[in-house]
Amino acid sequence: MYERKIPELLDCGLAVALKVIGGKWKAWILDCINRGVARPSAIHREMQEVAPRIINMHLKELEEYGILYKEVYAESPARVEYRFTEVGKSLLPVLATLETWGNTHKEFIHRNIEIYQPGTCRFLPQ
Amino acid sequence: MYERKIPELLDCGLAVALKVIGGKWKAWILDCINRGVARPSAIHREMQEVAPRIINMHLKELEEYGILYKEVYAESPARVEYRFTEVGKSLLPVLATLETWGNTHKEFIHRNIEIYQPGTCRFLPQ
DNA sequence: GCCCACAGGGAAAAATTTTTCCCTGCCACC
DNA sequence: GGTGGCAGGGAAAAATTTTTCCCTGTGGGC
Repeated sequence: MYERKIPELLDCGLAVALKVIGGKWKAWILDCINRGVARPSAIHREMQEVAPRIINMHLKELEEYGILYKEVYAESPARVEYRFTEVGKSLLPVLATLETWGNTHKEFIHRNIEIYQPGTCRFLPQ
Repeated sequence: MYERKIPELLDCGLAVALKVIGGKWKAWILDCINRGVARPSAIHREMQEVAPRIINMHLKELEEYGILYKEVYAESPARVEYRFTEVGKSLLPVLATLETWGNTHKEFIHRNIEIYQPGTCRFLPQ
């Protein structure tokens, strides 16, 4: 386990929210589970681009925060499904808000990045 | 300048939104500007914990995305103020949503992190 | 026995972000 | 001339996150 050297500032609600959803692949994982893709192997199949190890780490982190919980069926070999806790469910509309904002403005942002010249004032149409 | 080796996936609105707000101190910076703390030196004074260099980098990044723009007064020495663009303003309610969610659930999340035992099913009251 | 799918994690490397240190230049004040 | 506030950035170090590689164990099918 990695041990932080600089303590985190987590008083602020925004900082907490960003810690929870901020991992590189967490949003995609949450979207999978929201669509019913709940088993680790199924998530791995959907997210070919991402190594299973990483997905497992994110799942564990989300479980640790209480966003997801693990349903472990007493079969052999054990079958596992991840589900949202109530707090996890409350996160979904927040993610939808972010997604909507991003989709609305992504062309604007991409265009700005392309044409950016430090110091130049640019007023692109939104 | 750092040059990425792995290309970013920025089709998804959520990914774009997280790229824009995801830096370590960006939310705080945006909050400063929202409260009228607009000059670099004023932001530096408010954010004692953070090295000026970092704040400058975040400011530049937000300017590059078109979230902020720079008003440079033709004085000498030049006076600079950062302001929100229209797109930047549209981000504020989104940040407020995140902040509210985080404040509502941060105790829950902190408690979960403390008591977390892998594999243990826990159903804390929200 | 061998190979497959399944769930999972340790250790180290690589990539990325954050931080520190120190530099530029402008002007004002004493 | 020295000191201070202002705006800003290069280079390297440190911290953190992501990734790769390889390992554990279970059971099923052939």
